Formats: sequence, C-alpha cells, structure tokens
Amino acid sequence: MEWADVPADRLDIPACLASGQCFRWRVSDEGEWRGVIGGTAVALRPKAEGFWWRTLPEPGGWDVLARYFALDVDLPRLHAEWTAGDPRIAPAVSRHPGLRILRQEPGEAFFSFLCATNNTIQKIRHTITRLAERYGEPVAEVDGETLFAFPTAERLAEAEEADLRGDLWGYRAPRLVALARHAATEGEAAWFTRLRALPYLEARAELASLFGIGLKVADCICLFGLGHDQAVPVDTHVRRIAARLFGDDLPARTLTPTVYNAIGERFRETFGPYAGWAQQALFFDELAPATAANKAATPR
DNA sequence: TTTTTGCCTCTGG
DNA sequence: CCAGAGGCAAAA
Repeated sequence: MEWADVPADRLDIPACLASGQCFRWRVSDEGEWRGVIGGTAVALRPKAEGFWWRTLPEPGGWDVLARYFALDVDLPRLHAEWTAGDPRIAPAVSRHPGLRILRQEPGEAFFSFLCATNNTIQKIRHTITRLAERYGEPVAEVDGETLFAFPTAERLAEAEEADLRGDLWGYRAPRLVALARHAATEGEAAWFTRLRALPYLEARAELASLFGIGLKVADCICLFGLGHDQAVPVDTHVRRIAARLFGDDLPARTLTPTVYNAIGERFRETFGPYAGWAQQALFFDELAPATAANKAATPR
C-alpha cells in the first residue's frame, strides 16, 4: 500500500464514510475500509498522521481519491468562515475537524437517496449493496469479496420490479425504474453534467419536479452527487439544530416547502456557500455519540 | 399554504 | 402488535 501524508484532522475517513453520505463502504476487522469509486476499487487504512491506500485493479489511482474526498477544499478556511458566521459551530468543528462532504458519482447519489425515503440505514445499505451486485459490473476482488461498480441508469432501466421488491425497494421499486428510464433518455452522464453546471436552485427544482423526488432527496443529490456545496438537506435532526441555532418558530411548524426553504436559507445566510458542509458538521456532531453506541451511522 | 394520510417492510418498544 | 424509520404525493 502507498502512504498519503494527509492527517486525520484534515481528512477523517471513518467520519466521512460513516456519516450517512454513502452506503456501500465496509470496514474490515483490521480497520481497512473498502469501497468503489466509479470504476475503481479502493482500500484504505486510516491512521492519525495519514493513511495507507491502494486502488484496484490499477494501482496509483491517487487522483480518484483526491477528487472523491474533495482534498482541494481548504477546511481550516471554511471553519474560520463558519465560526465568523456563528461561533456556536466551533465545538462541533473542533470535535470533527477532518469531516468532509464526499464528491460521489452523481448516479450513485441519485439512486441511493431514492431509496432513503421512509427507510432505515441498515435497510438502505442492504438494498443498495444488492442493487450493485445485481446490476453493476465487477471491478475487483479483495479478500475473496467481489466489489461492484454502481449500475448505470441504462441497466437499471431494465430492472425487474419483482427482483427489486425482493431487495426491499417496496413501493419505491417502480419509481426507481421510471427514474432510471428518465435519466437514460437524455443520457445519464450528459444529464448529470448539465445539472452540475446549473445554478443550485435550478438543479434542485428540476430534480424535485420528478415523481418520487421531494426537496429533501433533491438536496441530498445536489450536495452529495452534484457538487452543490450550499445545498442543505433538512430532516428532523437538522430542524432541531436549526431551532436551537436560529431560535425562531420556523422549525416548530409543519415542514411545508415554505418552512423547508426558509431553514435552508438561514443556513446559507449564516455559513455561506459551503452551508451544506457546515450542516454536515453540526449534524454529525449531534449524532456522533449515538453512532459510536450503535456502531452504525444514521443515513443521510 | 398547510395538514393529513397511505405507502413497502423491517425493527424496536 | 403497533409505531416509527433522516419522505413523497394526493387530497382537502
């Protein structure tokens, strides 16, 4: 394995991979994290001063890692910005200084978060892993375990609803197939490239106009898959944080689109263009104790 | 604009 | 056995 001189306070790999942003990484008993980024299988062994890494089947895929973990983003500068916006974020940031938003493949983020509605973390992990095994291309083998690329929209468009229901997609099964067909009409890559280039609110509006995708899931796709760093997915936990932070009556009301948008706007006014990253820091800090106790993160 | 309700299905109370 | 799970859409 090769050594990367990126300390844990600049990149907290376990926090990033277990903070509900992604669903397919596994950690071995020896503390080796294994996953797939696009068409590259990856093994990581995080230490305090840096981490060991290797890519399969081709070695030397450092650029893939650097992009996935958004190592170009200057965290200390962001932390200073957020603290200037509201100093109450300081404890959360200092407890998890290496937490980052991942730059996932847009398709994986898109289809993964479709599965997240009315669901639990364990079931999402199971469902998404099975989806890759059924419809994804094998990428490499590690310790006798085959790692799969995330399936293309073209492939998912041909999925059998009965198979999906067997993997706990439930009522989401027909939505998955319909949305895969939609993605495939424009061409998956072209569509996501266009959404990435659009202003954040326009990209979110287009996503949320699709059947089965609401504001929350659209924001998750924007933040985790499209590089829209100001997107703030608002769920129960974020509402509670917003109530504490902003102290107005917004979070107490029913989460209508009006209230949902107002909460996101408050985050963006307070923390700036990386409000989604700030939200992740507050969110993770809020749930970290439960995470350690349950040995499982909450989905995002 | 807001509130309510059903939805696949599994887990925890 | 029932409520809830980091929602969504339809209806009032």
